[in-house]
Formats: sequence, C-alpha cells, structure tokens
Amino acid sequence: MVYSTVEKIIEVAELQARAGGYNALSFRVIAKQVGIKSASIHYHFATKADLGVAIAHRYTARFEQQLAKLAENSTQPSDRLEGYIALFVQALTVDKKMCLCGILAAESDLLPEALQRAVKFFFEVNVAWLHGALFAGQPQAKAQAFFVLASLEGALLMSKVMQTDAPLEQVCKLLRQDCWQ
Amino acid sequence: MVYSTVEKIIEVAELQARAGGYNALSFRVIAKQVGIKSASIHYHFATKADLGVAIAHRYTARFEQQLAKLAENSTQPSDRLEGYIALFVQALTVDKKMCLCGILAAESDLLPEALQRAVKFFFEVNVAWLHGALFAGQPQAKAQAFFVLASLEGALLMSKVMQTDAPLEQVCKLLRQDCWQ
DNA sequence: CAATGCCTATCTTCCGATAGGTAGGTTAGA
DNA sequence: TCTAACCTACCTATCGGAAGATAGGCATTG
Repeated sequence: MVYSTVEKIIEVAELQARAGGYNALSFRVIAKQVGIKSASIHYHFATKADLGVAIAHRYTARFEQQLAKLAENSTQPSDRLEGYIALFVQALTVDKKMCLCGILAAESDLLPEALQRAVKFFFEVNVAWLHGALFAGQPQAKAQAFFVLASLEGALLMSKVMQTDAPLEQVCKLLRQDCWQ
Repeated sequence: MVYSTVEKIIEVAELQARAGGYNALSFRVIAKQVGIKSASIHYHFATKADLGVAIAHRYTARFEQQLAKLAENSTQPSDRLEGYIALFVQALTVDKKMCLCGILAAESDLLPEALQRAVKFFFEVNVAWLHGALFAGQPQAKAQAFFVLASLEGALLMSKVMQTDAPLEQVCKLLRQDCWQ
C-alpha cells in the first residue's frame, strides 16, 4: 500500500494527538516523521485547526466503516457488542493509544470550534449506532447507548494511566453480562 | 477566607488544566490571573512538572476528604453511590469543567513521570473507596468499582463535548438502577 | 505555460526557565 | 538593644528554543 503525503501527515498526526492531545501536535515533529518540512504541511492544511479537523474526520469515517461492517456481519446484538468492544480493546492493546475523540473531548473547552463540532459528531455517530444496532426497541435504548460508550471511553482512559489492561477488561466483562440479562 | 499566593496559583492552574490539559497550562496566564509575575511562580514551584504534581495532589486530597465524609454520613451503599455520583455531576454543572485527573489520564503518555504517578494514584484511591465502601463483599467488587468510575469519567467527557447534560444524567440513572438489583 | 508539491528563509509570539536584585521581616549574637 | 546576617516573596530583564504561520523560489508534471 502506498500512502500519499497527505495520508502520511494525517496518520502521523493522529498518533501524536492520541498520545498527548491537540496541544501536543507539532507541525515540526509531524514533518520530521513524514520526511518533509513543516512549511509543507501548510500547503495541505492551511492551519493547525484544519489539520485537527481532518484527523477527526478520518478517524470518525474509519469508525463508521467498522460499525457498518459490524452490523453487516452480525445480527445478534451480543455479537455486535463484542465487535464494538473489540474496537476499544484494539486501541489499548494494539495501538496502545487513547481514542482520538476521547482525548479531544476531554480538552474540548479550548479546541477550535470546528474541531469541537467534529469531535461531537464522532460521539453522535457512536450513540446513534449503539442505539439502533444494539438496543433498538429497548425502553432505555438511549441511556444504554450513552452508558456503553461512556464506560468504554472511561475504561480506556483508566487503563492507559494505570498501565494495566484490568480496567478495560473488567468493564468489558460486566458489559457482556449486564447488557441483556 | 484568605488565600495564600501558593493556594491561588494552584487554584487557577487547576481550572486551567481542567479546561485544556497539562499542555494548556501557561505560567504567564496563571501569573496574570493571580496578580504576580510568571517568574514568581518558579519560586513556589521550580518546574512546571512540580506545579502539575501539586495540582493533582491537592485535587486528590480534596476528593479523599469528600469520600471520607461520604462514608461517614451514610452507611447504605445506595446513599454512598448517590453522594459519589454528585461529585461528578458537580464537576459538570457547577464547575463546568472536566475531572482534573480524567483529562490528565487521557494525555498521560506525554506527562512527566511524577505527574503520571500522581494521576494514577487518584484512580487507585477512587477504585479502593468504591471497592470498600460500595461493593464490599460482592463477588465482582473490583470490576464494579472500575465500572462505576469509568462510566462516570466517560460520561463527563461526553457531556462536555456534546454540550448537554444528557449523557451524564442517563449514565447516573442506569448506575442507580443496576448497581444492586 | 500553468498548476502541483515541495523547498528555504524568516517572522512574531509564546513558552519555561534563570540570573540577579530588592523590600520587608525574622533571628541571633555581642 | 543594636546590628549584622539571613530568609521570604516577590520583582525586572533576559535567555534559548519551539510554536504556527507566511512569502517567495524552484523543480516536476500534464
């Protein structure tokens, strides 16, 4: 697979942001890793805010693809939950990074407004999917959707800082137990 | 109540960090709000990392006090849960800020090591309290403790970025329902 | 020939940090 | 009791570096 410069920039920037948030993004550091000069990034993204929005959009789009595939490959809500959980487990154990929109949401107060909206959209997409694909028809579907997403984001956060997979693992275990008892 | 300069610095810095994380902390901005010069902050805190650790320690200590009072004032687990929930609801509706250690945990990868440890300690304290004061004797006490804390941190994060109290409110509602059914 | 995709060079602003000074208060010894 | 020494809590001035951003140049490509 060959990546364009734009794709490389976004990829590197995403990993950077998922480690330290928006303020940890540095044009110079990204440029060095991509193999270009920092000024060249401005050719593709006029401002840092534009780059931030692009990262969030790609991240959300990729998530949407995976959610669609999940709904396609399984009809059982419990199977879909398992697939959904896997997305967050992968972030922790494979990428060893936070959820991009999780970390951006935490610092959303000081983000450029366009980026705030992009991050908000990620959560709306997820809540809508959980609501429709996992809890459709259930009396408290919306609350359940919030609950699953919130507990996974929080557990990811805890596992990162406590440097153990235990919080995410335990939360996943309870989610499997409790969601349709 | 009269505050010392050190207390003012920590107070202002905490609010700053709870809005945008560690990298959003600026000695100059803090100094201006406190009414001193940025160089003077270094008299009290040699480095930015020292200031960060001080903020986290005070935040955790205040949390510990509230947890102790909670355990003292109520013996019913359900009452204790209500009090615990209130701590997070207050962060959202009164302070209108993230949990300090929540936002720091998200960006923990790039934090000074001493600060990482301080943030980790906050979560250990909370998990230990939930484990002992809410779920003592229950078969999955540890998992339940992780679950409550993770879902509250995650819901706070979501409510911030989505600009509605709904996620935190709904998560709280489900926590009340599900914890001891 | 014009657009694309980079480059070099440079700008201003902000950052944490340090050096050194000073006013005011406290302490200790003759 | 006077005074020399010291401490506290700031100050001004400045440093080196990194930040995002911009202007203008230069190949390559269609």
